[in-house]
Amino acid sequence: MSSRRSARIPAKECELKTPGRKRCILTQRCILEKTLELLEENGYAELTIEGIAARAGVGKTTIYRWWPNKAGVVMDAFLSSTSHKIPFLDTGSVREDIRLHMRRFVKVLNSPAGRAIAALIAGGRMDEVLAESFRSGFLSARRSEAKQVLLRGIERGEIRADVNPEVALDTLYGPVYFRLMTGHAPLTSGYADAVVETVMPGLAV
Amino acid sequence: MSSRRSARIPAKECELKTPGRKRCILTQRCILEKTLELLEENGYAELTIEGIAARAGVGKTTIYRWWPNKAGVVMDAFLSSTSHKIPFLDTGSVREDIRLHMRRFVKVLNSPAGRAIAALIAGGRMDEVLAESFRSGFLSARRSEAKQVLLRGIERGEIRADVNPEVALDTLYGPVYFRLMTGHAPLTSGYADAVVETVMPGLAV
Amino acid sequence: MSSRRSARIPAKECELKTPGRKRCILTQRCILEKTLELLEENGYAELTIEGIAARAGVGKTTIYRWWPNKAGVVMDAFLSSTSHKIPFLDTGSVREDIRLHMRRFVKVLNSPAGRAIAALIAGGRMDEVLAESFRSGFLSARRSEAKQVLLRGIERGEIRADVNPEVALDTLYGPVYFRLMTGHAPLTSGYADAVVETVMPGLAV
Amino acid sequence: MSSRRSARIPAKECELKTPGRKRCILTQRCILEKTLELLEENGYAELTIEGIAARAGVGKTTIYRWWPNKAGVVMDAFLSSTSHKIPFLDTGSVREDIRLHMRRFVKVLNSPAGRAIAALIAGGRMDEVLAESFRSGFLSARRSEAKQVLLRGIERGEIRADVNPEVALDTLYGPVYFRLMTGHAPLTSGYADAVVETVMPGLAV
DNA sequence: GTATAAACGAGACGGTACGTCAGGTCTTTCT
DNA sequence: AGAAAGACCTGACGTACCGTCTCGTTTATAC
Repeated sequence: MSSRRSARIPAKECELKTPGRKRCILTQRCILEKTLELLEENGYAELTIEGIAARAGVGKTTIYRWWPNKAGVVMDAFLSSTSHKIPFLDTGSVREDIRLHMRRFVKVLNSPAGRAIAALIAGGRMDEVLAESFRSGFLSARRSEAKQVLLRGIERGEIRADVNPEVALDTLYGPVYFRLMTGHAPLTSGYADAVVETVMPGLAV
Repeated sequence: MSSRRSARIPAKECELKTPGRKRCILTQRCILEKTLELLEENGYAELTIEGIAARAGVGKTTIYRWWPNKAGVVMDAFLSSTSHKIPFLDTGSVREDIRLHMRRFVKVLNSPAGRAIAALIAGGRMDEVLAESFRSGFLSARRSEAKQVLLRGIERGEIRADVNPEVALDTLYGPVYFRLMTGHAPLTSGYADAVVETVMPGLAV
Repeated sequence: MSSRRSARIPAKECELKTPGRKRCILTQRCILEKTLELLEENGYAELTIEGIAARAGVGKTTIYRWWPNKAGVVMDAFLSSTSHKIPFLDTGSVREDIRLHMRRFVKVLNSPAGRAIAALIAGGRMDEVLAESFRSGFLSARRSEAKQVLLRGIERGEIRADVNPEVALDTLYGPVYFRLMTGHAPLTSGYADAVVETVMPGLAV
Repeated sequence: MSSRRSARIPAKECELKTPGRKRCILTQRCILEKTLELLEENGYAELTIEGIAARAGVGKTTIYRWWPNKAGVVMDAFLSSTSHKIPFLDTGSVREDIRLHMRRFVKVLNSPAGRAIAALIAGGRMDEVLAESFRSGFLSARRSEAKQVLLRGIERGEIRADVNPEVALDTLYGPVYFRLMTGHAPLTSGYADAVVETVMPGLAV
């Protein structure tokens, strides 16, 4: 997703210095930063390439040179930020590990980053490329990490061995995303606890 | 959501009939039908008011007279269709009632109507009015119905009395909406079963 | 110009009174008045039928029932006003008669009525029907009156007999209309005098 | 009138060349040409920006980038054409110079260009900017040229020294514009002669 | 009186053009 | 060669009026 012209040989790998102005790494970073700002301020729909270019003090062309469309920039911008990266702890209790992670996740979702995540999921409904980027760049990494935690629980005998981890993860995190997307009820730490308390007993041995 | 001029006193409440040509009900219906068609054909992003007007053989003004924006029309179009209305049965077993309902719901979500629902949820992220319409016009009705089913289960002694129905519903339907919105894994009847089998044991006495 | 339905038999000529509500003369008058107001306020281009209807508290249909288009209403409105009707005096000197008339005409042109006249002439460039109405309803009456004055001058021996009255009138009033329409220089009483002093010697015996 | 962004420093005055794609002169020319074509075909009222854009194969935005409204484009289109530029000759007789010029002017006014001129004068009644453009871009140049001719006549002793050239010009050309604008009588070469014959004797020594 | 018919207000309706915004491409100039 | 500035075509936006068309109400004859 990072570049539409991925075929090009990156400057670092190619010792033969090519003529011409070098790709300005600061410019890239600036674009991504401003994109994230604007995304959190106004959401995906209000976001425009022209707006990003203006805010970053950059020509539209420069953006189009490196990303295919709005979704591309936004995805890169989101992935380049770190606010949403929440490591799992190993407290000894899987239930506790997941509860703590979900509490922190809920906290992130209530921050501007949450708006960005919702915007990306929503944007995925009108742009399959964006959807795929979100899944491969964000979701799958988090899910495989969480899956490890569940498998650890199975090994330790906390979780029943016949539990399907994919489904189990959905029943834990799905409700959180559901409230994020529809806003039909508040998304609080207490809610994270409640979901864990409702679901985990059914997974335990 | 039915009219941007909600300030007007509806005819039923106000015996003083307003003068002027009456709103042509056929036109309205036609607009909503064509909207649904186009929505299912090309998705929410591709949908344009001009497109709807052209397809329905109607002036753009007529659409803007009654709905504030694209989201409004789409919402009304969706609510006026019946394909997504799935009644709960009473088989005697709450678990079975919900499983059957979820299977049918999954089937609907895989039809064009599912695309519309996803579009509406996504649209709600950029338009709070739309979000609220979706919640009050679609979600809350379905949730209160489902809540009745759960409460019935508690009465019958199938479900633990200390279960929070709101949270329980989220753990059942949240995963389904999660897959609908992110598409990270297929949404099948088997998945509906799996979710029920994962969650229900934790709710049972 | 008064009615689009000129085929109808006017009430006066037809003793058989038709049933039905009679044309409300107050409504008509009100429409014409408000039209004139709006014309003087914003000019012909800004004038809209909807605007007239709103200002007069009248349905659009009522206007379209009696006039074919904007030009029709405006023309009738203008002709029904009297501010622009300036009689010629008979002072004994044709030169003086015309000078006095032109001074008063200039004064009218500097009033809101002048704006209306300019608007009508301008409007005639986009609507030949309006142009023709203006000529037959306004111009020709004034010109034939002025022609009488010139002919009187010829009889009395003040004006050369070989003067073409049409051309002579153009050289007297044309300059005034010219300044009205282009505004390239102010339109004052002194200017009226100057034109008369410039042209009349060439017409005198 | 040439550009709505008159604040910009024109390239000629500013040696620092600005970056960015240069204004495509062919596009401009094409727009103006097609505008003139359409103006002459259907008149000012029928002329639409969309029509011009379509005919010129140009985006509407490109037109709005450089001109504030219809009147602006038309004015530029008119001024960029040369059909209406009629030089004065020096035959030795001022009367003859003016008569010949007026005859040619009348001929132009009977061509499509005349329709454009009338449209511009009419348009000036609803747009003071257009009116001013017309005066400064078209009228004043012609009038100062004509004034020179009259002054030459005074020097030579053909014209009385006490004649006010401004008023004299109005009495000569005003009648022509009058007929152009109202169409109350045909505008022929003979008419040009008649006006000259009526007015000039009063100006001669 | 009671039917009949037209005038009238209100306003819905299918349209056309408006002037604006953003998208994505292309060109020019500077670094 | 990379980057900025910005001109360009495209297409949809939401608005203003157009001129036509129902509606129900009101007002005047005519039976």
